Amino acid sequence: MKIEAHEVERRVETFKAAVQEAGLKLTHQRLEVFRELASSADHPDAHGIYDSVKHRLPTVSLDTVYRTLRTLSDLGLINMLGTAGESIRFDANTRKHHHFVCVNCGLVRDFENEELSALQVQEDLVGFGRVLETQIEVRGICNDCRNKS
Amino acid sequence: MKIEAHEVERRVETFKAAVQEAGLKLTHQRLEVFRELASSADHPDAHGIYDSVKHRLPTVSLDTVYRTLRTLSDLGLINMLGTAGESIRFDANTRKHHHFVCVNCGLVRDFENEELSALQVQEDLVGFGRVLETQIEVRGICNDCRNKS
DNA sequence: CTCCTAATTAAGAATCATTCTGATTTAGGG
DNA sequence: CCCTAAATCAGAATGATTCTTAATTAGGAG
Ligand SMILES: [Mn+2]
Ligand SMILES: [Mn+2]
Ligand SMILES: [Zn+2]
Ligand SMILES: [Zn+2]
Repeated sequence: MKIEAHEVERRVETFKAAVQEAGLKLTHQRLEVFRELASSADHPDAHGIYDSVKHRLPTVSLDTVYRTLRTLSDLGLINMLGTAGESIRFDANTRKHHHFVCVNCGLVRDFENEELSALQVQEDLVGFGRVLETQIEVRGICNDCRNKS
Repeated sequence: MKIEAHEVERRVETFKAAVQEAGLKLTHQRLEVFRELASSADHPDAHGIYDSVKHRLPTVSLDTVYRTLRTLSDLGLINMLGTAGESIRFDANTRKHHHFVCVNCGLVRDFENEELSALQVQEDLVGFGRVLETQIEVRGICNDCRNKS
């Protein structure tokens, strides 16, 4: 599942600016890793990104992919998604959004909803801490999995 | 953070019934692993449970803890929580509830809210699949972490 | 443009979480 | 009290991620 080209380019420009701003070097590896993730709506893991990037940079190492993804996460350019048992998955969509997760095959898809994103839950959490963000995870069975069973 | 004794015993009774029902053996190991998790509000990982259970069953193996937790999850008696990069965490609270997660130290706490639990998101997800459940994750900074910084 | 150097990378070793294997033990039915 | 399938234990294996070290390179200075 691909992201539209102009959105990818917007993300890449943001990435380049952030790399400059942070005083980091703009390497082929960083550019290709980020572009690969920014082009995908699939929330891939490090190994999936590695496989794709290797088509364009055949000598790239898996370690560099991991290191780059961590760097990008530290810069706030991408997010890391927790999964129970599976490998970490990454997300270059930095807009406020939510996730549909297929409990059968692990597919993850974004959705946006103003009403949900506007939810206020602060009052319920007095005693735990300060709220930074609220995200909704919808679990279900994706259409592909449903058709197969 | 402990769960009240009568709630723990209620959970243990449910566990015993489910183990019988499934035709599984009620071993010391299974009982102690379940009781340890059912007594905690901390959403511990397998190693944390192992360390605690070892006080009462000094010869228990880490493998048995992992195997037991997977069995309990298959029975629907506990849930596994995805975390980005850290080890899997477990939850014996099977009521519909949501989570506050400290982005600094990883603390996870339950909260319930009827309004949030009643959320209907189906209409937004036409095209992805069939919705089974909706859970909210609130990220923030817990009070302990806030006081330290 | 060339040179320099600190930052970055590649490769493989190391580490950590989790699962598997095979021999031993045990729950619970008869 | 036996028997046996199920469960456990210990340690090896696997898979994901990080670390170490030597080689490479981006980008600034001259
Ligand atoms: Mn996303
Ligand atoms: Mn919980
Ligand atoms: Zn699916
Ligand atoms: Zn905290």
